[in-house]
Amino acid sequence: MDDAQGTHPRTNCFSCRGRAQSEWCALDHGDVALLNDCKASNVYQPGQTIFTQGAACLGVFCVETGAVAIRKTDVDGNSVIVRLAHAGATLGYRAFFADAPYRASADALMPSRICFIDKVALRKLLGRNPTVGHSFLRHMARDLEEADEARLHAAALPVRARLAHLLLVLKDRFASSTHDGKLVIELPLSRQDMAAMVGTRPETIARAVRGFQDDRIARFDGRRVEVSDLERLLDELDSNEA
Amino acid sequence: MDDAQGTHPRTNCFSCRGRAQSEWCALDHGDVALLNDCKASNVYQPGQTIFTQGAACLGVFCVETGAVAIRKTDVDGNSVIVRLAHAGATLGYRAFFADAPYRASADALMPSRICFIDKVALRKLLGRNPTVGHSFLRHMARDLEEADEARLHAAALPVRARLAHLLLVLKDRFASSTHDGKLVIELPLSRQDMAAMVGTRPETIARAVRGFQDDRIARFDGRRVEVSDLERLLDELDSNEA
DNA sequence: CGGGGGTTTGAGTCCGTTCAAAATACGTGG
DNA sequence: CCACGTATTTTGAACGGACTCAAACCCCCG
Repeated sequence: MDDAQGTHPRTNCFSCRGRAQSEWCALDHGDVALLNDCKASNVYQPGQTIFTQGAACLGVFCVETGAVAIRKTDVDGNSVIVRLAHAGATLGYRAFFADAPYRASADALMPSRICFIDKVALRKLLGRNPTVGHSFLRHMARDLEEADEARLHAAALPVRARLAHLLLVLKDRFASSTHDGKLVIELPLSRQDMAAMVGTRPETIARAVRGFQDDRIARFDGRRVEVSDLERLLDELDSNEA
Repeated sequence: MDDAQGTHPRTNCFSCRGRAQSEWCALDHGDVALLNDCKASNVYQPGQTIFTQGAACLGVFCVETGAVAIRKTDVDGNSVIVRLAHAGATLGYRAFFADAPYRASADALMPSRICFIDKVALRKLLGRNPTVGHSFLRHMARDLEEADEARLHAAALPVRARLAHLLLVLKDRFASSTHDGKLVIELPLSRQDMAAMVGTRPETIARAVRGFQDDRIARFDGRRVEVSDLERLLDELDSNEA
């Protein structure tokens, strides 16, 4: 009885595939053992929340498999997905380093196995191995760059271009090319979530999707997208220059 | 002959007032000496650029006095100010930690004395004193939070509310209350730069400013702003809820 | 079969943009 | 100190993209 939902004692940091690309890649044997002992693993179903905006941060989370959305919500209900986290990513570290409550919520987009790492254990690791801190600095630098980039995009590009950009990002992780050479993306997001990613309303996403179909750039069937012409999709990003 | 523009050998990290609030606050005497030896000080006039988007990062910068805008620019000329840096702030650290070229430019908003700290020296400091790394983690966590917050704002709030928010932020650093109790802000930004901060066009800023004047919330005279009713300005932030 | 959420579509409106011109501020040289 | 040229800011009018509100549709699930 270790499946479904509750704590899952059998997961093992040594064999965790995501670790290689994560901040934990430079740990020695003893460090991994420490990590392995203090973590708690959990499986989250789509929609389940991992942590909530406003709550105190008790540690960080580690995505072993699956995908997670980090959302920021307004007093009047407006919300935006500020980033996605995939296998290997560490979650909730911003609040940890700021030593402040979470300023965003995280929920699973698909069934996801996620480990929790306690504050004190993490602090111990940071003390033992300086590379861990460096990895976080690098990781955070990337996230910050992406956030800034998103701001520029939101201000400069129309929804259609932003959606194209989103598809191109999702392609890298969720694309599977078919037999006849066509690119197929299995979206991990609902239309609502796509809207939240792009910073707009679901209705507008629907229209933009329609636009892409009418222009024969891609075919949408639920969460399945067939990109017929990748070039044209790339063109959308800067077609309004010149 | 040490004024105006060129390298300025006389500045001293020991006496630098900004240091207390910066990442360098926990350095011991030896560390500060190291910092002091390897840095190069410089005075930048308004409009002068400190570093340029796309260029390689050779180290970080330290604002001793003045204020700096960090801008991100598009291939087709759109640009946004992603953050401001004041006395005590460290500049260009994102590129340093990502070990990548600058993804934004920095230019002075007012006459500013800014020190440059070499890559190798910084690396040495990070090695010697782990608190430095922690400080950067904290600083970056704050910047990331602000970037995310800005994204939500841009998506959810109209220009008028975003401008109100900008004024409230600038107030904290550039306000001087007058004899008769009125709040006065001396803006460090041109209208164009305000537009770039809020993510809109100068024309729209002009209209929003007009709006505030018509509603008797504040009086604008060039870069001088008199806020007659701070309450009403605060209300602008969430007046469209309920 | 009958909800109920999510998605799509439509019509109307509003906010912000665009383009163009007038007004103002600013630095420079006469 | 004033005159002038240039850049910034302001204003106006028209346009357009995205939002709102509302209804229809769809799909999944009980």
